[in-house]
Amino acid sequence: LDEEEQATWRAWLAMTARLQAHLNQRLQRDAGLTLADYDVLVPLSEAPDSRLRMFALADRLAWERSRLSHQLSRMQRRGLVAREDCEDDRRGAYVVLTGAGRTAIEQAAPAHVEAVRSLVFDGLDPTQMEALRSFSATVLRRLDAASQS
Amino acid sequence: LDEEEQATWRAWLAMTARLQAHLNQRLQRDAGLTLADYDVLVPLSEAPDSRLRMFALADRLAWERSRLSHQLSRMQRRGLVAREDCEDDRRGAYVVLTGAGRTAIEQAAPAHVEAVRSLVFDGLDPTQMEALRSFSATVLRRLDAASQS
DNA sequence: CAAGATTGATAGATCAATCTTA
DNA sequence: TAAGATTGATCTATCAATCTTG
Repeated sequence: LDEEEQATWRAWLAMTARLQAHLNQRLQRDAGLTLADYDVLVPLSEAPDSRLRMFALADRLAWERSRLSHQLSRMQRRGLVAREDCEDDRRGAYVVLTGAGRTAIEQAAPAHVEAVRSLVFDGLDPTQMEALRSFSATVLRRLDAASQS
Repeated sequence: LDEEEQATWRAWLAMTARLQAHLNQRLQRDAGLTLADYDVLVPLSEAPDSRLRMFALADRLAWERSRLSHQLSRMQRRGLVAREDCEDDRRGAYVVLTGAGRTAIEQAAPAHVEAVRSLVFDGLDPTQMEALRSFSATVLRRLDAASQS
């Protein structure tokens, strides 16, 4: 890495770490949710019947199964989600958003989205946004390629 | 967030999570180091006399003191760093890179840097790199502003 | 009291091993 | 045997409380 690449890389690392920490603290303070909670709640709130199969949720989050299972156990204890047996495939399980879970995500979302907008997207022109998106897509493609080999 | 912003944001989140996981696993497999170990070792290896004050290292990493303290305890157990009392300020402490620590970072760095280059920087044209850098800088500035208020 | 640093408790992430059903 | 999911062990991160010196 040349000097410019190194500076870019370090700035990017510092930014991502601080941005995640900031959003996480805000969310926790305002709504009692962590970013991980939020990540789980969003797909559930958008899913038909507020429920998803474990593997579908894990795939969508790109999480390992065991991570999701532990996370759901904690969220279940707090009443945000519930587990239900799957009738079609008796190995399987559904995760279901509870009423409390829906309330939590609906109350947390506006402030969180506003924070993301003001920190990240405000004043980002179309060119920069396209650069950001294509950059993310490119790196994701390369990660997929690297995982296969 | 409109649809395009949401897609950009989700792609970015997925990319950062997977990139960090990938780099971490690679580093761990190839060199027995975590990304956190690496982050700590780099500034130490660049510091005069291979030593830094705790607070200086914490500031540079943008880590909380307690996180750094715990991390160093683990690295100290593995022989990668040592602690030394500070004579000027008797509250203070130095962290010093050991010989084993220097060996570890020097052996780990080339493959890690190459992974970053091939996943992130390869095929990034000057315009995109400048966009990435200015984007990181802007968000960092806003985070600073948000922390103050 | 403030600054530098550490500690202990708790929550979260990762890995390997396990259990059940297809 | 493989797929869906859970568990337990271990490592890491975060928060509040503490200790010591300026």
